[in-house]
Amino acid sequence: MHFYREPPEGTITRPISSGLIQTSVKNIIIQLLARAVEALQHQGILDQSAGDLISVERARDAAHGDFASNLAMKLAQQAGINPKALAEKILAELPPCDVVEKIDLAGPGFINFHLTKNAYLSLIDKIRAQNTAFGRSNMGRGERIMVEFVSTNPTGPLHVGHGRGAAYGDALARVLRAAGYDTHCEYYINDGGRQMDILAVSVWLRYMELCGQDVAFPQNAYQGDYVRRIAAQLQDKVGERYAVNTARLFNDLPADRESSIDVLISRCKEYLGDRNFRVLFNTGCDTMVDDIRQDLAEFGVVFQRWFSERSLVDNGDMEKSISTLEENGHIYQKDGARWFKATDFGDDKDRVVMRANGVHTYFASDTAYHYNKAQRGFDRIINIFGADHHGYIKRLYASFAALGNFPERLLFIIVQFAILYRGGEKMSMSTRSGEFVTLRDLRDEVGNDAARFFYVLRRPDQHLDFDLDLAKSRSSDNPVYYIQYAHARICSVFRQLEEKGMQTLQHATPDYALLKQPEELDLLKILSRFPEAVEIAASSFAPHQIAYYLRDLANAFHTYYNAHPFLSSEEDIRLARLGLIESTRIVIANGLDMLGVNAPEKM
RNA sequence: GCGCCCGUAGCUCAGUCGGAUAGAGUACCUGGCUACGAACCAGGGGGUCGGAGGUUCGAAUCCUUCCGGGCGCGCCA
Repeated sequence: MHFYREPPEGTITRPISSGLIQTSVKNIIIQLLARAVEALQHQGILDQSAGDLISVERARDAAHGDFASNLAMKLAQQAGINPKALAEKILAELPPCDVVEKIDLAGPGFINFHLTKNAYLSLIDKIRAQNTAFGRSNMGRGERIMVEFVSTNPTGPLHVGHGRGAAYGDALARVLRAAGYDTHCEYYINDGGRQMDILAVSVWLRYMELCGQDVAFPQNAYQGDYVRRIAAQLQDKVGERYAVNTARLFNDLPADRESSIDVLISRCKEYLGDRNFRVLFNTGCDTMVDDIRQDLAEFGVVFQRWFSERSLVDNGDMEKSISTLEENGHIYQKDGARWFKATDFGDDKDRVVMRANGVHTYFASDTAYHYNKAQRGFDRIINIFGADHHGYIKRLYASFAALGNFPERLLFIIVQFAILYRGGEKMSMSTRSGEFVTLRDLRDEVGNDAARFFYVLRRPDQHLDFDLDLAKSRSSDNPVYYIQYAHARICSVFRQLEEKGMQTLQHATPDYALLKQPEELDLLKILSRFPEAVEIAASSFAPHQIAYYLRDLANAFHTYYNAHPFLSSEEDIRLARLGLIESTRIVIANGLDMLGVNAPEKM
């Protein structure tokens, strides 16, 4: 995946590094190899850089053990000996470890680690003891990360395209939190621009219709029904005081539609005056922001802060950011406008910050917003943009750097569009035309859990085909039910256990050594991968890794369930198996929680 | 035209730092409910990883180029 990390030449990139994971067996192996490398460094066989090249991965084939390292192949050149011979030297220096059963060499120089059975068995009580904390780590070491996402301008309700950014951003934040990052989520409200004025005028015109006036509602004003509802609210609030003679209002409008609506905006402001226009504007804006906020909350997406674009003017950040650029010599005057010299910072062209009419641009607001973000001291600032905004990345890096910030603090993740299909037909998604399926409609049709899971099942930079008919009419095909079903099944087993009056796990000390079935060992191996899955998901900003992990886990559980009885087995074995499936349940619940999906006890 | 993203099984998609024989779901075929939930399980066929070069012990992964799809290139937001 590409993250649009484009710092200027000469700066050092600092990717999120894998920290120590207490719960990861993988990390223990890494430490073993590090000890061996140190020993060989003392012998003069390896040089200083060798330690940085240590890597361990899960063996894909069970015959290759549990973990494999290609270290010898990587270091063969610097050591001046062939990989196999170096692997033997490394092997000789590996300290003993109670989780490693045996280590062997294979192929061109792989070092394969086979874990003891006990390394897996001991995992069960560890998971049960850590419970909701299992899978969490201190990888992020409390690094402060701001994640800004959704941030649509509040001119209408969220549609299914926005839903993807919401589900992805929230899942990412949850995964980062689980990995030990101090994560702050923010929604930037574009409440300052022309689009918002168009919404205000749209509301005003609908309002006058309600007041009995003749209105030729423009085709390029906001068409959605929600505009009528806001107009009704306005009527409740102010009566008919804002209504004017519409014959004069529509007189002599320019032929061009966009110019025409601009004229309507200025006439609206003129007729109502600043004060009343503000009331009208705020009625539209506040209603939409409240609607979006509630919609997202119902979707399980909660922001720590809703940041108003207009507040940047009030708090002085707009002025300060531009004047800082000016003091640093990055602003010049041309054709009556003020330009930022973005080309000095890698952008394709210079950008206007202040138009000839004295109004600042959207880009100026965004620059001020990032000035504000930088002031707040986040270690990392992540912006999740829709694919249609990727053109802004270069210029934002440019102004961010021009303000004296390290560009490496800033990161952009582009979420590709969700393309909605109904009846095999691609559906339009234009807010202005009012022809779109809202996120709320989608949630009502397929449910929050299915919608969220579907959204995060793909890499963000992959296009998403969202087939509404499939999601709606055959919802059991959605893989989220496969995972939730595993969770519900386990809960059901424990309900049955109590109904039959059998001994519960609470005061038992199961003998896990009784777990000898291949399905049991397979399940344990997958459980042991969870902390790694979280680490990978966090470091590569890829919550979908959790979703795919959970599918594997659920599959291993369902296989086990079909192969062996739990409740009808002898008590010793029953207790051991119950411990195993209880730890499975915990991991499923923890994983689903990172995706913002419920783990139901019944379904 | 320029810039960014994507291209892997019929379809929808995974594939970790370049690693050993490229994997899932779905569709299709076969088998499994008097045991704890069949929203489940087991097995089978299905591939020129878009094409062509290159880098090296090793490439779906990195580089170059071409082809195809998406998006963006405003004193709009």
